[in-house]
Amino acid sequence: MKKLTLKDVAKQLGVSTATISNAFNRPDQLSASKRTEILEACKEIGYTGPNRAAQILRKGQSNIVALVLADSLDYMVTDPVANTFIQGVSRVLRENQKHLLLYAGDSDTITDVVDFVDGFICYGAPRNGALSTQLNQQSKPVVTVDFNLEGRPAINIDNEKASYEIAKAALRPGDRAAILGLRLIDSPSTCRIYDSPLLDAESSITHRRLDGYCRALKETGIEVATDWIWNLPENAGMYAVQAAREVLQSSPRPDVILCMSDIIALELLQCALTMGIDIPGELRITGFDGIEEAARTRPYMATVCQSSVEKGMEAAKLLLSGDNTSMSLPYEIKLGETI
Amino acid sequence: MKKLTLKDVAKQLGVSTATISNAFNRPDQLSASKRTEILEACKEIGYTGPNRAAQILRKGQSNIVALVLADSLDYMVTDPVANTFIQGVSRVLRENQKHLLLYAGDSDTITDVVDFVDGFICYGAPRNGALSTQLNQQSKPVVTVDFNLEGRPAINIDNEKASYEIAKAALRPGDRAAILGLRLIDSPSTCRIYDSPLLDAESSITHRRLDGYCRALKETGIEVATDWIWNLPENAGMYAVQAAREVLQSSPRPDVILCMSDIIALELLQCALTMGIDIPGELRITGFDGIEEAARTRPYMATVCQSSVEKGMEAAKLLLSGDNTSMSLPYEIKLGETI
DNA sequence: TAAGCGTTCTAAATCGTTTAACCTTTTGTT
DNA sequence: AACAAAAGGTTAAACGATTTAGAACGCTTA
Repeated sequence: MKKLTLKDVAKQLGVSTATISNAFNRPDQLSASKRTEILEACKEIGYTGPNRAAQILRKGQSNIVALVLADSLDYMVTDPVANTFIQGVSRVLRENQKHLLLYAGDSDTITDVVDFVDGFICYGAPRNGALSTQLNQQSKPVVTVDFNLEGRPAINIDNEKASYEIAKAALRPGDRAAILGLRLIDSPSTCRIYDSPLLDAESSITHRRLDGYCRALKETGIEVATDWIWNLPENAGMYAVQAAREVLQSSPRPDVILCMSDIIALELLQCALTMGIDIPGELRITGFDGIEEAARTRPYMATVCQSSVEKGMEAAKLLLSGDNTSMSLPYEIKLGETI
Repeated sequence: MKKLTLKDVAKQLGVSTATISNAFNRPDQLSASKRTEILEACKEIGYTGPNRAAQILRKGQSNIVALVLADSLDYMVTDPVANTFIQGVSRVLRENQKHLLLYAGDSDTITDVVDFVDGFICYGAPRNGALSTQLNQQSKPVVTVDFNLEGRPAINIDNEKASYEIAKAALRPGDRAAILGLRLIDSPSTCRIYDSPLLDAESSITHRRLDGYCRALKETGIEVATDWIWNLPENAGMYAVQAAREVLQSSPRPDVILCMSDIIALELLQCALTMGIDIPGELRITGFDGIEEAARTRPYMATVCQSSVEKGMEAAKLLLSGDNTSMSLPYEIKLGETI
C-alpha cells in the first residue's frame, strides 16, 4: 500500500496533475465546481494533499522557521526569560501555520538546515562567532533579538536607557556601588572583571546595560572600579550564588548592587536576607527583566520589566512580514521595595 | 550569483553528478584519491554540499524529529518537568545530528509535517483525540512518553507502584485523606470529581497514579469519597492555588493530601504554611516528579523523583534506534520532611 | 584469445511537486 | 459577424539531488 501521489490521483480522476495541484494551492486557477469535485474525490480515495517534502524542494519554502538560541538548550530551559520568549515566538508561528525548529547556538554550523528553513530568529548573540558570520552570509531572512547583526532587523529594548533609569532611581550620592554583570568578558566562571578585555562590546545588550549604569553612576558622582564589577558567564542561579557571596562579604560592603538580571538579583537578595542584611535599609538591589518570581519575593524586586512573550511575538511577526526595520519595544521601571 | 548545484560542480570538474554525490555520501563507491580531489575542489569553488531540501525528497529522510507536546507550548514552558524533558531530547538529537521540530499538541493535525519528519516523540497524551489516531495511522516511527499508544514503544515509569509507595509512606490508619489530581476528568477548571466520568483512563499516567493511591488507601483501611478528589486541568500554579484553598478550608481538614505533581504540592505547601498549619504535624503532603524546587522548600517535599532529562534522552535514543520495545525507567521515593 | 572479474565511473530514471507557457473554449464588445 | 479578452485546462520543464544498472577499463587465468 504505497502512498498516493499527485500523479496517481490525476490519472484516477482523468485530469492533469497541474489541475490537482491548483485545486490545493491556487483556487483562482480553476472553476470552483471542479475544485470542490477534485477535493472531494481526493478525500474519498485518501489523498491528503501534496507531499510536503516535494513541496519544499519545488517551492523553495518549507514553513519552517529556525529559532537559534545563543546558549545551549540546557541553559535556556532554566531561564524564564528565554522560556517565555519561545512561547511568544511559537504562538505567532502557529497562528501563521509555520513550524518551529529549535536550534541551539552552541552548534557550530547552520549548513544542515539553511537549505530548507525559511528564516532564522536568533535569540542572543551566538557564543560562537562562526555562526554569526554564517548567518550573515546566507540569504534567508534573519531577525535578531537582544543583539545586532549587521544589516539585519533587530528586536530590542533600549537597554542603555533602561539601565540608566533603574540605576538612577537606586543610587544616592556618596554610595559605594557594585555591579553583577553578565557575559561582559570571556570567562567560564564567575569572577571580577579587573582589567580583562570586554567581550564583543558592539552587539551585546549587557554592554549597553553597563553603559547605562555607568552614565547614572557618573551623573551621581560615583566611581566604580572594575574589581567591583562581577561577571557571570550565564544567567543561571549557580553562577549568581558565588558572585552574591563574594560581593556581600567584601568590606566595606556596597550600599547598592546593580544586577543585570532578575535571576542574579533574586539570588543576591536571598543571600543577603540569610545574612541578616536589611533591604533596602543597609543595601539596595536592582534587577533586570521583570520575571514573575521577582514580583513575588518579599521585599519585591526593583527591576526593569520587559515582556519576553511580546518580544518573541514581535520577532516572529517581523520575520514573517519580511520587513527589514528594527524595532525597539517598550519597558517599564518597577521601583519595588528593594531600593 | 545563484547557488551552485551538484550538476554545476560535476560539469566544472568533468565528472558525473553521481560521482560528486558519492564523494559526499558513499566514500566506498569511489577511490580515496578521487574523493579528496573532489571535496577539495568543492571547497575551492564554494559548494558546501548537497542541497538538503532535495536530499529530503530523494532520500525520504530529513534528520528532523518532531517533538509533540500534549499541552500548548504556553503551558509547557512553565513546567519544569516538561522543560527538562525537552532538554534531554535535544541533547541526544544533537549528538546524532538530528534536528528538533517543536510541535504543540493542541494543533489539530500532523499532516503538515508528517511527510518530511523522520519520526515523532510524543510527550503526554494529546488532549485532542484526533491527533492520537493520526499518529497511529501514519507509518513513521513514534515513541510515546508518559502515555501509551497501541503498538508503539513507550517510555514510562511505573506510576502505579511509585504512587502506591509514596502514599503508603504518608498514610496512617484512621487518616482523613484527599487527593489533588491532574487531568482525571474533562473539565476546563479546577473542581472536585464527584461522579464525573473518568477521562481516557487506559493510557493516562495520572490514572495509574490514582490506582496506586487507591491501593495504598485500601490497604491502610482508608476510604476516599470522590468529592475528596480534586482535578486540575493543567499542571500549573494557577489551578493548584484554587484546589489548595478549597481543600484546606474544608472541615474537617484532611490529615494527608496526596498531590499528583510537585507543582501542585508546592502550591499547597505554601498555602498551608501561610495559614499557619504545621507540616507535617497537622498535615502531611506528598508530591510527584522531584523537581528541583521541591528540594529547596522548607520543610522539603516528600515526593517521587524521576529524571526528566533521562526520560528525554531515552525517548530520543529509542526513536533513533528504531527499536520497538517499551521501557520503564527507575524512580526514587524521597521521604522529605512533609510526611 | 577470450572469458571472467573487480574497480571506477556514467547515464538515466526517479523522488512528488509547482508553474510558465500554451491551447481551447466561452464570453463580451462593437 | 468579427475579434479580443477571459476562463479553464493541459503539457512539459524545472526543483536538486540519489541510485540502479551497466559501460569501460585493466588485469588474471585457462
